[in-house]
Amino acid sequence: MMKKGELRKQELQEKMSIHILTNGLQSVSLRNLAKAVGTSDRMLLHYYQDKEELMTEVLTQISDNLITILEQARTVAIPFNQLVPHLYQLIKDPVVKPYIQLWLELIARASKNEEPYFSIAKQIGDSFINYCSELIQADEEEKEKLAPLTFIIIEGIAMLDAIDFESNIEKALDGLSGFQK
Amino acid sequence: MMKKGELRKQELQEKMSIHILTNGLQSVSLRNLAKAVGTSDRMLLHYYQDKEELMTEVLTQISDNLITILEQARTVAIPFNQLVPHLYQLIKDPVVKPYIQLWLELIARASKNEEPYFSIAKQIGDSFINYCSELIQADEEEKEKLAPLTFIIIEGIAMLDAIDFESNIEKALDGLSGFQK
DNA sequence: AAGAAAATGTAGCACTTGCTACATAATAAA
DNA sequence: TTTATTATGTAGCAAGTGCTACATTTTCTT
Repeated sequence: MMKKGELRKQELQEKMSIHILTNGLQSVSLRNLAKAVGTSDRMLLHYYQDKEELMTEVLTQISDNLITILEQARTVAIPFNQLVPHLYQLIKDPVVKPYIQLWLELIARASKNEEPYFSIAKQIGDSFINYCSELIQADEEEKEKLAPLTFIIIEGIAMLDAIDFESNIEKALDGLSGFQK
Repeated sequence: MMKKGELRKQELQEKMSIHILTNGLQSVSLRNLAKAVGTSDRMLLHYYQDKEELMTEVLTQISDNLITILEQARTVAIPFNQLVPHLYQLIKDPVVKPYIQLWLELIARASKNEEPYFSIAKQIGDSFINYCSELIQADEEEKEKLAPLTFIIIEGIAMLDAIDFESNIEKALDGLSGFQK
């Protein structure tokens, strides 16, 4: 059973997840977070050893939440051709979009091997490739190739979306549908 | 002809470009930049009205430099199938890679509509799609679709590369080559 | 050479950052 | 009920941030 302090920590962490999901990583400071969730920086450092530990736990929780959301939005396996547009719809969903935006920030930091972001990003990447793999209708050997390809395309789309290149995304999807196995 | 001050500014800007390309956006502060290029924050604010103006000019220059590099590395037009691996090689080039890393940081900020990053990112995006278009061997109608698709895939690859997912990149490229028009 | 304009130095302000020291109040264990 | 543990408050530090005020030197123009 959970001690009272543990429970409070959980509650704060939940709220911090929401705040980070809404406001991104850049504006994250102990004081900011504390104010947003109704406590003090002092207390945050009571629950977590330091900022890095805090971010690790919160980001891990956020990533768990995303996985849950994705699992709930799951369909039956569909061929690659249809999967990409389907996932594109998914990442445009207002519930999912904040996660994608955060993902972009995570990648930017991960690309400089900054911890804990690098490790967490790798973990999320693995999860997403698995997720793609489960959704692709193909034999194992093809899945092995198409899952990473799907991941890449969705990532790329997310980036174009970040700079309001929707029309280009549409064109690309159009171009993609012209391909066949 | 250029005044002496203009010349000095140009010189500093050149050095700042290199510094930002090497160290990224996150550690950019006036004092940091100044120290790196051998001047004072005071002087930077003499040459530029404020930090935003400075960043706009420096990032624009960096983007111009990238375009120059890309133009120099240009080949004859090749079909989409070959273009993607070719561009993958290109972004792995040690000369180009820092630009890609910076690009990821730019996107992260652009995705929150943060200026001047958003505008500059859009501009670079346009340039790159044009660049792809010039390199694709296809008729105009197809180029219109394949250039954005190429852009998306290269972006996606850049992201996977940021989290050391090379093996997945290889698999994806393998998967891509199985497709035909 | 005299005056105007540009370049540079030195200090500082008001703010934010992660984190700590030192305290007291509330709760749990004995 | 005493005692040990946990929770929370208040203050502050040392470092960093963009930017400004005020001064002086250097350079260019006439």
